[in-house]
Amino acid sequence: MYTSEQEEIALFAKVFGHPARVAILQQLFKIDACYCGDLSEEIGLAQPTISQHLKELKHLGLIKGNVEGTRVCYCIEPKNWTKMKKVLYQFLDQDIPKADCC
Amino acid sequence: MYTSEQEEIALFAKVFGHPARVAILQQLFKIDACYCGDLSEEIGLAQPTISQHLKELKHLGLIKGNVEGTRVCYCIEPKNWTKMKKVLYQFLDQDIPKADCC
DNA sequence: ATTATTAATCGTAATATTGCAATTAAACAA
DNA sequence: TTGTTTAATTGCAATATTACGATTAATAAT
Repeated sequence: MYTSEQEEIALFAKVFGHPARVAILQQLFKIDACYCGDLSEEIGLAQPTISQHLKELKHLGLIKGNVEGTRVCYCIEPKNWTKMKKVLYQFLDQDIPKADCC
Repeated sequence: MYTSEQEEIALFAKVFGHPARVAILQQLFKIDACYCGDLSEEIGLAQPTISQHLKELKHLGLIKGNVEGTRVCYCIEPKNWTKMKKVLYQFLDQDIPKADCC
């Protein structure tokens, strides 16, 4: 029904389609590494909710979590972030017709 | 709860979060202008479904539709597409820490 | 061993999304 | 006018997403 490219674009875009995940990622960029509980406090969502969003981001490979005792330190996974960017850029950067079409 | 920037990013990303809308946009880029019925046939979804997706894209200002008799010709709205790109790029292009963080 | 801390998982309610058949609306054609 | 064509709208069922309380799991501290 859809090309694998279309599916991939949609999958990546979907994960950014909720402000909580955008906020999580912005926080990880800002402070470089962060614990689940800190994100929960910073963003204002319950811990299980943050955990759930982190799981989705991790599943797509955009972040990784490192266990440090009882806590888990999350951060951006640079390689996959770059790969994701390439996929989305190819879609977003399509040539726009100069003249109005209709 | 969220910044207006986070909401805006999520709103734009969400519309790309479904392969049908990605397919519609790719088709509009490819053939420059297109009718609802043609999209329905090309993509393989019922006309009302396509119409619904077009509505969402139009609501965000990414496409526009021009009535031509009984048909409606849809195409990319270049200005808003560029504006949307700026918003998403600012988010996607955040500096990635060089060293592994955790 | 017991307790404390932190994150993951489970279960569930509320809400949102998706897809389509049926219908309506609008413009054109005869 | 009457029929034809095309897209929008409505109504609804199926599915997915989101949020969180309660619980569990894992490690650390005493």
